[in-house]
Amino acid sequence: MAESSERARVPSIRDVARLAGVSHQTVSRVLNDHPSIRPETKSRVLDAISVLDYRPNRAARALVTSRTTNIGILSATVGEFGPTASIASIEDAARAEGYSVTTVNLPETTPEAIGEAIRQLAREQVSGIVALAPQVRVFNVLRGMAIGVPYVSLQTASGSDGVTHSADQLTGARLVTQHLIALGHTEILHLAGPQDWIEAESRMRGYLDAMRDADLTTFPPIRGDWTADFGYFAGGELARRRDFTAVFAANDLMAIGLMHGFRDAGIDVPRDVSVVGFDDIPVAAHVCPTLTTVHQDFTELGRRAVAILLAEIRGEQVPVFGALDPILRTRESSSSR
Amino acid sequence: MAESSERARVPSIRDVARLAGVSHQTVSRVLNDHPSIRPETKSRVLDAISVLDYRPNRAARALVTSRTTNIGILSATVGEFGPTASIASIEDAARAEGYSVTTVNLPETTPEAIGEAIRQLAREQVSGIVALAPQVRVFNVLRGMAIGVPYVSLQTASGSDGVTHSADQLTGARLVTQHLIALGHTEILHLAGPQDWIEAESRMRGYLDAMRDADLTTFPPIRGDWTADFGYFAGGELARRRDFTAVFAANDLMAIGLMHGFRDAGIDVPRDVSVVGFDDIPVAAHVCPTLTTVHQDFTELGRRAVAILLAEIRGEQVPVFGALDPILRTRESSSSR
DNA sequence: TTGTACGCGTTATCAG
DNA sequence: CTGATAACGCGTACAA
Repeated sequence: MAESSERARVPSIRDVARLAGVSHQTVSRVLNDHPSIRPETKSRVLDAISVLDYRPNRAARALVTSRTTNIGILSATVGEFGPTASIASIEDAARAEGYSVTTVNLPETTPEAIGEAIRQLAREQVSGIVALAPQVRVFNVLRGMAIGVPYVSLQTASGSDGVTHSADQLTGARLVTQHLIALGHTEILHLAGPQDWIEAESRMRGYLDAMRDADLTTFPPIRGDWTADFGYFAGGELARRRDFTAVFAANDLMAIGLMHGFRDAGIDVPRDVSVVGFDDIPVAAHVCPTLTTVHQDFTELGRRAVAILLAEIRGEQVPVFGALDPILRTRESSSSR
Repeated sequence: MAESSERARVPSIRDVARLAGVSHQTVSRVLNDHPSIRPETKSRVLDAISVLDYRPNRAARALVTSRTTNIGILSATVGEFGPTASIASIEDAARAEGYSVTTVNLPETTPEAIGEAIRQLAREQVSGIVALAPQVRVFNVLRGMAIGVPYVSLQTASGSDGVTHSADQLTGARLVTQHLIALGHTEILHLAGPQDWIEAESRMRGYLDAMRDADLTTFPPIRGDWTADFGYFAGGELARRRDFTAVFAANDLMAIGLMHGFRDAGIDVPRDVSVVGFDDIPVAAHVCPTLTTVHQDFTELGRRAVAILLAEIRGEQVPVFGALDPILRTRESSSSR
């Protein structure tokens, strides 16, 4: 019944050494490609390795070096589309480089919780951390904590201290706002994200900048919480005041909820009001009306984060990426005045 | 500049021993609550531990026990709503129990890729695996591989071999199909998921069962790929044949795409055709028309998976959970004939 | 270029 | 109940 569940003994470095007729030390050198090793010895060792299907024991290695080939992901997002996509691509990219990924979710963004999460990753002896820390608070705690290992912060304002990377939220927000302006709208509302979120700030600033550049007066942004439910609620509220002809919602989920709220209030999108979103989630192209939004390449973002982090870990030249270009996807939910 | 980046030496078990005036071995016993230890010795050790803020070194522990407090997640899903939600809750539940979580994505579901992923987790010496392996193939490979550590397979047909757990897809599918029947529909189509997916099969069988029970003739299901884009495509195709009055799409994304396709083809939902989905993704309540669907508690599913897995790991009594009740959410996209 | 000795921090085994 | 002592698998320092 359990004939196949017994684990065969895993070959160790000494088994390889014995088979190759060298000392375990020589094998170790081959493993870490030490410069001084005779090619012919090396190939003998490599043969032995592949014959035995030998894999270095990571625990032993971690014990002696007090460092692992793990990277940690610190995620303060509940399961939003963007971060989720990035996490998957981080995992893929890391694995391709021989690193595994340990994820820690942040249940709440108190300094204590953040500290605890970082301590946990430290105990795991991760050799680097990718933080998906969209909230200002988290980012600050992170920066202040002096973790002891390199880290990259994703989805935060770019340029803050050289270890962050993100798509260019500000440009994206300008783009989509300018799109509305070009359509002839002058009274444009912004349904923003939560106060504490860095991206929410960037998108709001993009909106404000675009409006100012066009000499349009701005309305005080409405603070949302990223959810479609809030968008719906806001739609109902906004239906009472009709002093606008377009709304830029800080993400697609809110935009979709908003359109629903408008619909229930008898406001037709885009005839009465144009709506645009941000993120280009998979349903954006299929809701009714289809949603004009800003596309971001979250996958590429994750890949870059890993590239940056691994360079730091290995002490190599850290690659410098330009901001990721956001792309405007024009669809039915916005139309000219 | 780097005054805080130097890492203080971490206290080891011997430091604790010295401070407590015992041997490091005794400390180890306290740590693993060995039965035979004098209470007064124990408390002295515990004091020392808290004074030094000592934490056991996981690498050292893993080295000697060849086992870790990590659990692995094997994910063969691209980023769908359900699995993603489950993964997050698995992570939370595991962390609450002192376990960390390492995730491996499966880029493709070939036996080789699956084997490679499992080998990687084995190298990490995870003490258990939660597989989100919705594809039949993956599940079979998994079962055949004799991993050597306990594993739980999520989102698969329940009851197959005692190590799987899932919401009751079949019941959910019956529920929603019966809902359509109760509304007076008799010509009901099913837009199914990919052939290889276990959940797709369950949902399809639920549909077939409900139809049979009502003595209605079924149509051959259409095979989709879970995406909204496919749903849209299918909508366009189906618009040509009008031999049905309702469609049960195997997930919300396809349902939403389908409604879009119908819309573009001039078919009104729900006046001309009723559409229902499955999953209750966050936008389901806000698309137009709002989508009747089946709600599943993915979070609870994740929690249960961890409970089962940890019980197996610890050799405790494995809890037996009843199937998770799916809940019908009736909304505007379905209406009576 | 290669080998030997030692230590990393912990648990297991066997005395006492 | 407690303490030596020996592993665990690997990397580093030093010797050859």
